[in-house]
Amino acid sequence: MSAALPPFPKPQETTGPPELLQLGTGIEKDEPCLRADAARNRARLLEAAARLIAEHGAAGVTMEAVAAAASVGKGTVFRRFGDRTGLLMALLDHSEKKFQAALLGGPPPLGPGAPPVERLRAFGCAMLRRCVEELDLQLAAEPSAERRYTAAPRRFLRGHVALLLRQAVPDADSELLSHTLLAYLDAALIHHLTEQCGVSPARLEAGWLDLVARVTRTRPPA
Amino acid sequence: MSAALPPFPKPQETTGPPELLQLGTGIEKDEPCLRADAARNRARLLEAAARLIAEHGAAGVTMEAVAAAASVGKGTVFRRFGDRTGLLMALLDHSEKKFQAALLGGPPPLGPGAPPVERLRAFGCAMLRRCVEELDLQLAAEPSAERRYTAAPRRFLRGHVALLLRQAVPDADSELLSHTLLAYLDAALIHHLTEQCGVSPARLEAGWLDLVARVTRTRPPA
DNA sequence: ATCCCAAACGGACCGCGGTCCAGTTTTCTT
DNA sequence: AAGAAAACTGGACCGCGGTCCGTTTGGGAT
Repeated sequence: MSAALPPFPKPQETTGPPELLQLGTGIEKDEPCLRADAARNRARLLEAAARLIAEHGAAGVTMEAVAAAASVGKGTVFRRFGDRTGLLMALLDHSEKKFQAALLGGPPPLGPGAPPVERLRAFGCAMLRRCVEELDLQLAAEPSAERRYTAAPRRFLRGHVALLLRQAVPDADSELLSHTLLAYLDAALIHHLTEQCGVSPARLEAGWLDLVARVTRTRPPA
Repeated sequence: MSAALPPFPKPQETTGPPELLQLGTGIEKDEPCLRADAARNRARLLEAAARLIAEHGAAGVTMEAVAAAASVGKGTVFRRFGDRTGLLMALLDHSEKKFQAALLGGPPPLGPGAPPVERLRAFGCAMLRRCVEELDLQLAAEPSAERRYTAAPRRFLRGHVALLLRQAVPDADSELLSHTLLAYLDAALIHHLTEQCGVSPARLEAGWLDLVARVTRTRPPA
């Protein structure tokens, strides 16, 4: 019903490279050669959106407002980014890619080279920090319940955790377990705990380390 | 900004008894004495909504449609249930209360009387079954990211898990851990895993038992 | 029986996300 | 250089969630 026909010629790969960085294969699809004017408008839109967020918070970012601020038609915004979530995710894309790169090729313990459990610990702490930085944006960019688990960034992170988990606890159902671990790092949860329950970041980190220890049946560090 | 003034005289306790069953205190606020016509319309609306869901699925339940089907003004729907989520949650309320009752006073291992870890296991399996039954409704009733963790039913479930957890693993941060456990039982996740990844219910249950075992550092049953 | 007012009502109204399509611009082909 | 297909554009348009406010009504007080 909702996926009947693409509203536009292409539903458009939403946030730039959609499948990018498929776990190890360095293949990037790169921008699929947008037309000159399209590329220019895309940049304008992203810049306008960022400005609006800075000024009025993520809630004030209306598709119409972004279009107007970029001196562009409303239809253009949707053509380029698919929907509001797509636009917001595109704004997160840069930091997302940097994070992915750090996971795949950065220095240990985040990147390869450290033992898996240690990488898991580092992963969670890094996620927590990143999440706190961009909290409102991450919150606003959350897709609807049906798409939440199929969004590209999420899939990547889950794959990564599942991989580490497979190494650390080969006897477990790492696919299911990875969902559980990732849920602890959910933006909405972090938001709730820090803003509404007064839980300190330190406690969150401790909670993550403890969780990893329990799940992998190892002893907590230090 | 969004919580400035209640849109209506009362934001209205959304889904009937809001705080009901505060962990052990048998206090129920009961309906705060709705006027006769209000009560009648409330019933009509719930019935109409249920019918619409049965006919067109949860997605087809428009506030306007519900109002029309109940021969009632649109404003009335919002006055009574606050917003769309409120209406949907009200539809789940009955099953919700039954479940709460089973947890608080039902026979073991779900209710009191069994050791905490065993109750946790039973809790998860029961949740999984209940979730599968009402999947689409649960999915549609999911509140926005900001309110997801403050909704009354969620709070109750979390409190329950935290309680069991405190008994089973007194040395852990049971508040944080309870969020993690509950996340495994999230409707959107269950939906994703079963519908889109072809994960069988049996595997989900096994995953839960394993998760409980790891988190409580006990051995898996059987 | 009558009065009175808080509570409830209902539908006009608004803003936003999302769609559509007629017209314009770019780029490819020959 | 010219023509045509493909890609892109913009703004009118739609439906829905949510709000507002003038009107009606139930039910306690007298």
